[in-house]
Amino acid sequence: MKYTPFLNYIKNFVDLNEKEITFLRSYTNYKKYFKGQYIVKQGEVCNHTNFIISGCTENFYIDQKGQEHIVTFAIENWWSSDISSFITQKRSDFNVKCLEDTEVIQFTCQNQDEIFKNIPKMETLFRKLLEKALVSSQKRIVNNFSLSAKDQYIYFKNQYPNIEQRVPQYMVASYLGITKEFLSKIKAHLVKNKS
Amino acid sequence: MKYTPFLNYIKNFVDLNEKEITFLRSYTNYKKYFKGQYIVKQGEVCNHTNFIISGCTENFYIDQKGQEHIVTFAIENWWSSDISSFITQKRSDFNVKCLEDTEVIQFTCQNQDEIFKNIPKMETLFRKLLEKALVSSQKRIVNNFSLSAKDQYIYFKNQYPNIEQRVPQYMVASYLGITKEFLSKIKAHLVKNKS
DNA sequence: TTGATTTGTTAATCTAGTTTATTTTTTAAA
DNA sequence: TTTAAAAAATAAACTAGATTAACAAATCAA
Repeated sequence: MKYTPFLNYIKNFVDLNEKEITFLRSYTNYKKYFKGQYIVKQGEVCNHTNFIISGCTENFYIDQKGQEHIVTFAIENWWSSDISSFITQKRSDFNVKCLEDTEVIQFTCQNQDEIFKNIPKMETLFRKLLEKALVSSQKRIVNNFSLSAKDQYIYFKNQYPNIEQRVPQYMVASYLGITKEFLSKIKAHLVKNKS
Repeated sequence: MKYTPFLNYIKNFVDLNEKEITFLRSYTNYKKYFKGQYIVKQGEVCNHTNFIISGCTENFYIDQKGQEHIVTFAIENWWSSDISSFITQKRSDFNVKCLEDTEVIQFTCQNQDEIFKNIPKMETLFRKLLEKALVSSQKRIVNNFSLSAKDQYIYFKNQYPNIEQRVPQYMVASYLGITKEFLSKIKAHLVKNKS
């Protein structure tokens, strides 16, 4: 069943009874997007949080100079949305775009509140997710401070070993905040020096 | 009373009745630190989240090259801790140090869980705080991508107008991830060109 | 009120990463 | 299987910001 990976994921954090599962299913929906489709568009309001069942998304924005910057990738068992737009219900500064065909479970803003009200364990789950997300966001700031572009690339490869094979190299460069030319230079250097 | 600023702050988000307030007070404590004192030390476990009633703290770490980097400042009505160490109860990668005499309300790990269990509204409050913290952390990553050091400095001044007067300039440079010499150059440039 | 420590400035030199331009390789459609 | 488009590599010239070093203010303890 389409919900299985999602329910398995939840089981890692909290135990839900049959009634709660039924409630959760009736207050969320399954949706399939195709490669290249946008889940959220810069300038529109992001009205759902998405749990990814399968596929891969990028969260990026275009700055004043017209340059694209990838803020995050997300794959199976991760969450993907523009949280800023979602919580404020204002226009999004980001795009969420599918890099592969992608299946998601969607929480809308209103339904999420209902879910939290009826299943407090779900709010605990979300609080814990947010804690983790904040930690990894701060870790990224720290790496930005202390690591050279080369070391940030190595860190990225170790932490997200699955992603590099699934997305083009210029997107990895964009995620790292460097040019594709420079990443190419770094990789050539790493190959030459075998580390 | 010492708790007043904290209770006023809470009132902005949720309404607590007398019983809940009493509970909250008995499960937290007030503490005063002096200028220069550490609330958390790199290498130790961070076992409380701190709500700042008065004063100012810096959250910084020392990297492999021995360089100090300030990750965040916090002042009255902000929260301050090493969230990563707090949630995992592992050794902290950061120091939290008082830049002024600082009064805080402290939540320990165990008590926080008790509070959430007994006053679910408090968990909602924390979830919302975490959402906001995540948004501003992501915003910082985005600024890092798109803004020059000069524009990041201008952004910092606009967003935290109170902090610049309270901390030395080299700490602002550290927060921005640039050298104090370069910040000095930026400021000289801004004065010369009147923006 | 002095001297010592902390903070801030200026300027020359240096480097990690960018820009621009050209070429090569890979991918995917027909 | 060919071909056009997308992605990756290479290289030279360039720039934002770092490093080093010397000096100038400001702060503060005694």
